[in-house]
Amino acid sequence: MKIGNQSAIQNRLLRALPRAEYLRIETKLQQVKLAFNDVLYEPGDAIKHVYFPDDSLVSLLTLVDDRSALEVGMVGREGMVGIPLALGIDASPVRALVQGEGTAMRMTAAHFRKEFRHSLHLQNQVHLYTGALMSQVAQSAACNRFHLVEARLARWLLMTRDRVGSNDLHMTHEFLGHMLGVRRVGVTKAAHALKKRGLIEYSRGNIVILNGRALEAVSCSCYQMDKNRYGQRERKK
Amino acid sequence: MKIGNQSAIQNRLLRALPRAEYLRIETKLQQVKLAFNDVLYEPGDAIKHVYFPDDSLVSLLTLVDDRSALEVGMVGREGMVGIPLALGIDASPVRALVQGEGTAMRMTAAHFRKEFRHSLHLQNQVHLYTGALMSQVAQSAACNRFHLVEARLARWLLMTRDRVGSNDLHMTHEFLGHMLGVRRVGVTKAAHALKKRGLIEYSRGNIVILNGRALEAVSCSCYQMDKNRYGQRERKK
DNA sequence: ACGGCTCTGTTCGCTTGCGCACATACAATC
DNA sequence: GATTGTATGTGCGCAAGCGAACAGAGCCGT
Repeated sequence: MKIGNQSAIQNRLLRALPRAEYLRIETKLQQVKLAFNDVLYEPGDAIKHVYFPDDSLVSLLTLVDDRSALEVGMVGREGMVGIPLALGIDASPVRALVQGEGTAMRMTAAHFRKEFRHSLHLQNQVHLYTGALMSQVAQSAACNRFHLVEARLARWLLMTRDRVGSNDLHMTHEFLGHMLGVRRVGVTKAAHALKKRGLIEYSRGNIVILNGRALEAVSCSCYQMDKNRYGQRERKK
Repeated sequence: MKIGNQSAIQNRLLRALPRAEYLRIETKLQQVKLAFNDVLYEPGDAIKHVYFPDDSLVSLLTLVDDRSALEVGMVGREGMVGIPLALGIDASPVRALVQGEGTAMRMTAAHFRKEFRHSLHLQNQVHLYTGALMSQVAQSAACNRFHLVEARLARWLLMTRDRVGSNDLHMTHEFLGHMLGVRRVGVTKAAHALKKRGLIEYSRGNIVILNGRALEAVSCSCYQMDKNRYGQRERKK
């Protein structure tokens, strides 16, 4: 299953490691394919593996009252899934759901704990990312409270595009409803409005961003915050 | 200003340290009084000090569109203010606002970085708390999205009571509005309903919880989650 | 005792989003 | 090409919360 060509490390967290560190860690990594709708952890589950997405995309969802869900974080190639392990916590507080099909590098919890202890560089990278993720979660809390569905939808599409690196996204309105914490109908209405203005196009589970620039104008300021957040991390590496 | 009697360490994070570790760290700590409405950091500010609350209470707020605010986390004696520093990040992503007057132990950023590097126990405690805080932020994101003002108000009063250890709270409806991300009028209506049922009493900036049990019944499940979360940390120490 | 200030109570019209229900498309399969 | 399943469009009545405005009520200083 490994395709390992080290000169093409896609995950930025891994790519930021010094070569020697990476080579040692690399022996514990396994490339896996993540399929749409896979659940990596449920809330309360022990974390068995950590994941460093390549071109895949994972959503972190808080579940509430056993029916509603809300995305509180989004992890792509800029991050890692399984942060609690790095904090000495064994169970995930959220559901981790594969939202964009693709590959990721995976490591067992035991290996991760060991490597993490031994590599200061890995610690630094993971800690920086943890901070960025917290900031993202806090931002999205406020966004979900104050902004209208249409703006949030626009933000979400843009953030997803930035992470998967493509204007073609694959998900239904129903799915988007779970991410944004609204009914499917609410998504349909908002998407329809965006479509009418020529910003996006969609049909039966495929969404295409036609005019990203204009979509940014519709989206709330939270999208800019997200760009800056990961822009900062880039520079820091 | 120091009143230091080490056998009465109030902050649980500090109290969980081995005696020897604590004694070394203690020399860098300074007891300060935090006054209601003090702002410890604004978003983007460099973090100059970290704070370990004793009986004070600090709210973490995300600001949005320069007008609205939303509380995303609450730090009392169970935690620390200034977590980003422990992750290698110098700036706070949120506003830290003193919400309950009292004392806290404070350390400069430089001292904290040094002590943190040298003390595995401190690292462990701070990391565990970081995980708990993330979980709290994620939970409150969902809560703010799905639950009604009345339930959220009840939750908020209970969480505050648990942290300050008193049924007498001091804040106006206006202030609560900023915490919950709603208008003052919304708070007044919800508070009025709770008062009518005999669960709380209030007047001009003073709120008294009369019947905590009944208030729990009104509050959403998120309050139970919070109790469990910090219950777990207690056991882990 | 008075005036001013802050806090709380109440109202009005409006928008967003909800829950429910059903109508229409498109896709895949046999 | 008829059937089935899934994805999207639309309508209805309703509730929560918004922005704005104003009225009363408690507290303070002079």
